[in-house]
Amino acid sequence: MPITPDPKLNHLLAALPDAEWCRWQPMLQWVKLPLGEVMYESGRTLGHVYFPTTAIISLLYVLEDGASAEIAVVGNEGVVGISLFMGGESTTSRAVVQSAGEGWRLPARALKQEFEQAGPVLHLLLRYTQALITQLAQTAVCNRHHLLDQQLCRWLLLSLDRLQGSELVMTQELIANMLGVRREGVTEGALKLQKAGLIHYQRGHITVLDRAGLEKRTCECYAVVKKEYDRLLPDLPAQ
Amino acid sequence: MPITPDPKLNHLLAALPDAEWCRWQPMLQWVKLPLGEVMYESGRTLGHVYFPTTAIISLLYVLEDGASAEIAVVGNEGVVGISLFMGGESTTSRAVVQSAGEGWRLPARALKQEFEQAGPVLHLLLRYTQALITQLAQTAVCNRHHLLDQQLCRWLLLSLDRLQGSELVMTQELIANMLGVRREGVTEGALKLQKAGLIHYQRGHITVLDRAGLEKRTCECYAVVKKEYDRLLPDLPAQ
DNA sequence: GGCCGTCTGTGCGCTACCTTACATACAGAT
DNA sequence: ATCTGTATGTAAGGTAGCGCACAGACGGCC
Repeated sequence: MPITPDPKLNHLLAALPDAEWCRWQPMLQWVKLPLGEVMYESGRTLGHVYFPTTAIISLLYVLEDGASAEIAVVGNEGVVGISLFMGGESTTSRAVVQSAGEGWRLPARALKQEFEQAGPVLHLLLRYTQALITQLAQTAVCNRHHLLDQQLCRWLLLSLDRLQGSELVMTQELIANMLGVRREGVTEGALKLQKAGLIHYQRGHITVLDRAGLEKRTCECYAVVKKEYDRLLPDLPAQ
Repeated sequence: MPITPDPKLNHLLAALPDAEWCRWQPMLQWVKLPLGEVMYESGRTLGHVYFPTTAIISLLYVLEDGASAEIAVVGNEGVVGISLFMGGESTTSRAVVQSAGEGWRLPARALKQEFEQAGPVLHLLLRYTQALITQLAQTAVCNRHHLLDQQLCRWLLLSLDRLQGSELVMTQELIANMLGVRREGVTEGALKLQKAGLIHYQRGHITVLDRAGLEKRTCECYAVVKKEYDRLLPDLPAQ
């Protein structure tokens, strides 16, 4: 039988003051998040907010013609479903599990009650939301100005930061969907990185061999976002 | 002597309940916002939040190499300086006046006090912030997938919605900076629109002749953002 | 009326990425 | 051991947008 893991693997849950933690703990529900699961669909109202621990969730926008682009990524540093406390109840984007894992969820009503009290939870979640905004903004800029190769490095690093080990279970096709580019483009980029000895991959398994090398190759966008997360959420356990 | 204009031209100020309005009114300060003025710089802490009435403000990200891209635009529907109530105090982007005009500002401290009370102001501002997030996300997607021509239409429409008349004072060079493209690209796009009879322009003055025509030409991104603003901020006066 | 700075138009070669098409290779199943 | 579906590699031709260079054109100023 599986051992129910520690909610505090999620940095936001870990950062809760004792009082809030005690109130939340009985309401938190452990959930498995399998690869590809759609956690919420564009325009749909959410029943829960999700605090990933080992899973990574991709916030995707899907265009009318079926093309897509990732607008942000959420892992154990954050929470999925900000529209619940921001007040909109739904968003125009979709949340998909990009890397299988687990997380904890809290009923929407409980979160809203907590939010009304304007206590530390409110400030924590709003600071997280600002970090997420930074990621969104940087994605927009990066999409405009940077080369696919660089964006691929950025994407790998963002995923790596939210993972335990250094292996991603992820096909090039899926990465292409996230980045909003062709699969062949990812193949070419990945080939270059492999030839440079930075990664190794094989049928849907990517292993990062040289993290510093990736950081050298990526555009400034990765560091900007990382720094802003660290600045806005300093009370959280280091990655 | 100039007549001090009505703060309620800003939709957020107009949507304040009476109690809050009375509290704020004596603290609101009228400001002119001339074209090109940098309202805040990346990483700098803000002293005020700004509620534009007739001005339009562009949120720009400037890359290390000097290239730039607009991540969102704020007019009389919104507020500049969300990082003050989100808790980050600063952002990685820059705010520049894209269309000269006026607005009202409120000291940061006053806003934060208001926010602590977890009243209607908090919910109003958070819903606005979610709308802004939608704009950011759509900008990212649009940058990835859509043609310059379509993006130009989107940009013109977003500006038009935040203007009184139908004339923009704006050179093609400036538009290019916002969109993060070459000036020549904007020239070509604008030529096409002029030949199609949708706009007329002359040395930094662009007049929109056929709004519906622009809406037909633009990508889906414009409508998505517009609809989301309307949904999230329905209590505000129609544009 | 002429000057000059700014704004707009145009052309050319270049590159990144796209579309399409197909070839290869690996992993698990029968 | 072969089969089959999926993942990855490769190639040809097309295009949007870029960098660069320069020409015209408008408008305010002396």
